[in-house]
Amino acid sequence: MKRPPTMKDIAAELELSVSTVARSLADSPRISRETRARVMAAAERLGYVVDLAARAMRSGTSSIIGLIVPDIRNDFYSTAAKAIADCCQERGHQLVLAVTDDDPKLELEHLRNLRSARALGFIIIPSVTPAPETLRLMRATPHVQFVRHCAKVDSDWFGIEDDEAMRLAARHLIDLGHRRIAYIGSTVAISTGRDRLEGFRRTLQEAGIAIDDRLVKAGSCDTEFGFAAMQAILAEPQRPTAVVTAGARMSIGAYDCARAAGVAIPSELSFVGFSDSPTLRWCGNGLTTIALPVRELATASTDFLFRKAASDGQSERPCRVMLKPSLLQRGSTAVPQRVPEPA
Amino acid sequence: MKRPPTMKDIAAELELSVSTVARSLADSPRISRETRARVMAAAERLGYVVDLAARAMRSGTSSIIGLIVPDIRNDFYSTAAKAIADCCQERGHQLVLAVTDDDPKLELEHLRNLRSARALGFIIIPSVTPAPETLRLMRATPHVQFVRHCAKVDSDWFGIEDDEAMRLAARHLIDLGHRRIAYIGSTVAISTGRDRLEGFRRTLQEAGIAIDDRLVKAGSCDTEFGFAAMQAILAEPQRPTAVVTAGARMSIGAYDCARAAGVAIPSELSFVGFSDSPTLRWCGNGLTTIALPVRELATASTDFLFRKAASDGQSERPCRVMLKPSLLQRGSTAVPQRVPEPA
DNA sequence: CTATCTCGCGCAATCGATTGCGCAGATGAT
DNA sequence: ATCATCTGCGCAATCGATTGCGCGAGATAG
Repeated sequence: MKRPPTMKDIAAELELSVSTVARSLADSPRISRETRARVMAAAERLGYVVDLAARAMRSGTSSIIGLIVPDIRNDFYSTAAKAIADCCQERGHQLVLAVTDDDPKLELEHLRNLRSARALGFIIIPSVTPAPETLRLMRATPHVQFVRHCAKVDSDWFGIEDDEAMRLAARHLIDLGHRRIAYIGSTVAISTGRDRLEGFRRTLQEAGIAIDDRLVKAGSCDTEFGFAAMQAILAEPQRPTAVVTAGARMSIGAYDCARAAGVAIPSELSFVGFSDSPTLRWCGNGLTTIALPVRELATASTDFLFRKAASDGQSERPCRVMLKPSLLQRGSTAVPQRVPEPA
Repeated sequence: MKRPPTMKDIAAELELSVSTVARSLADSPRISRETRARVMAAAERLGYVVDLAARAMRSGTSSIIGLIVPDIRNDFYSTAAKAIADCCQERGHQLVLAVTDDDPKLELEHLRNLRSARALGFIIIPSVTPAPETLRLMRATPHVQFVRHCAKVDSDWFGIEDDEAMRLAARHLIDLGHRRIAYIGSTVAISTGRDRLEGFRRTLQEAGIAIDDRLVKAGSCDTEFGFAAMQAILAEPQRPTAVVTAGARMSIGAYDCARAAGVAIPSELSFVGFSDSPTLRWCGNGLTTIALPVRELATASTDFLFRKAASDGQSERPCRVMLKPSLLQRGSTAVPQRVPEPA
């Protein structure tokens, strides 16, 4: 447990001043080749590594990047985390993982922590109802809103074209001949929930299909809600021939429920899942799903954050990048077997 | 982007010395109630938070805990990460996520980074072949080996009873009547791979079943290998009636392959998966799988690491905690349809 | 032969929190 | 009345890296 060596140790070893050591390591031009070489060699030999705390103190900011996610077990977020971690690693930054469970209190605490650590910036999937102080802290630090968007903070936002996602799903089902389509999504309190539902609604309207509000379920975005929503939908006297889901977790729950209820997919019910993960290829004959460009989005937002932090956070108008989702057609959707009711 | 306020700002505001502010915030007894209250109020009002960099510098160590994992997208590790993140949050530590992709170079780089950050300690799932310097750095910092165990570093190890895991799987299949059982696992270069295979072998031996080495596949622990291994197994002239897998990723690949090949599960082939995740309940009639006490293990190891770091890393003999896996019986295993060959 | 540069390096201050030591004033004990 | 305590607070040093300034020596120009 002895402390790592410092510049002072190198300086003592070579009978140089600490300044010279510092400048050598920083590759300053005002140092002779020979001295630099000797310093480098000694640093290597002693196993010197800079003390990031000291550097952070001097510079006023650390090299820490925060990642504030509601749930790291969610495949969507862990995929994003991987991409973000890669970016950080490439540029020698530390990635601090903060999991909120969508709890505003935890979110705030993590934000305070990152501020305490003088983080360079952070990438946040904002919780549904951020605390007032959370908003204040967000405004005080360079950051990027990821996927979800909290309109109360007018900052940069990297998201998915959520309406387009549901448009794809709905269009696919309509093209197959479905007319009675249910929707299971997350609460409209979240921007993504709102936009997805909107995309669904509009696509049906454009196709001249009336929307039965009893088939539209929007609630919390966990597996349990998905299960319950599907249960309610299956209990409808006039069942839909297809369901679209607008969230990865609830998609799992809904599918689970349908299977447990013995509903045949896709013959009795076409099912469009949300987000993609290796395991989703398995479900039945594979799950038709809306795939999101997670990696690309994560990489883009991290790059952006670095640029922003480097430029001292001076971006004029907030940047807004929306990537397009795509439809992965697999075995859980098909032409409806029951003849759709006449309008 | 203005800097957060410091103790100096509070001191100036109240016309006190910085020392008094520091002691007030640290709840030192040598400060009057009134002064303390005033300081607290001012700190709150100004939005003061300690500068962790400065504190780290003073104390010689930061409050950072490193988590070095091969793959954060793996459900096993992300579940562990969640539990570890919770522990860190509770105690006000920062969790730095380092993803190695099982690459010794990245592993070393992350270890250097953590050293640079003067991390309090770290939890590591060691890569297959750690670099020599990696071993040196491990010995120099308090840490816990998680799940996998690198014998070259004689440190504390929190793992799974890997042999027991495969014993459960094999026993289950044997009890169902299977006699020709294939094994798809990770390389024996990793401790867990070795132990799992050993557990499998011994259980079959104890049941008096001869092991056909052509049905034993041990390789890299990714999805692709699982797929390839299953392919090879299905190509055997005398197919097995059951397969056990000894790794989450390869389990997915293997299952995927079997399904793609049109093998009926469990009628043609009983399949025991590895590790558990919400999505695994879906596969066909659900996947019989070996569940690991990830959360418990992660929590225990994090707690241990904190205690160890607090006691200055002075633990006499390395601690070794092994938790027991369990069998989750679902729909992918059944009594074999083909009559087993006579021995 | 001197004034001016440049090169290579050292001095010292700085970032913010923490802590041993010391210094007043108040209280208590003798 | 006098000294020992105790209370409440300030001074100053420290942790390690970084950087503006300056200094001496050698090189170049005038």
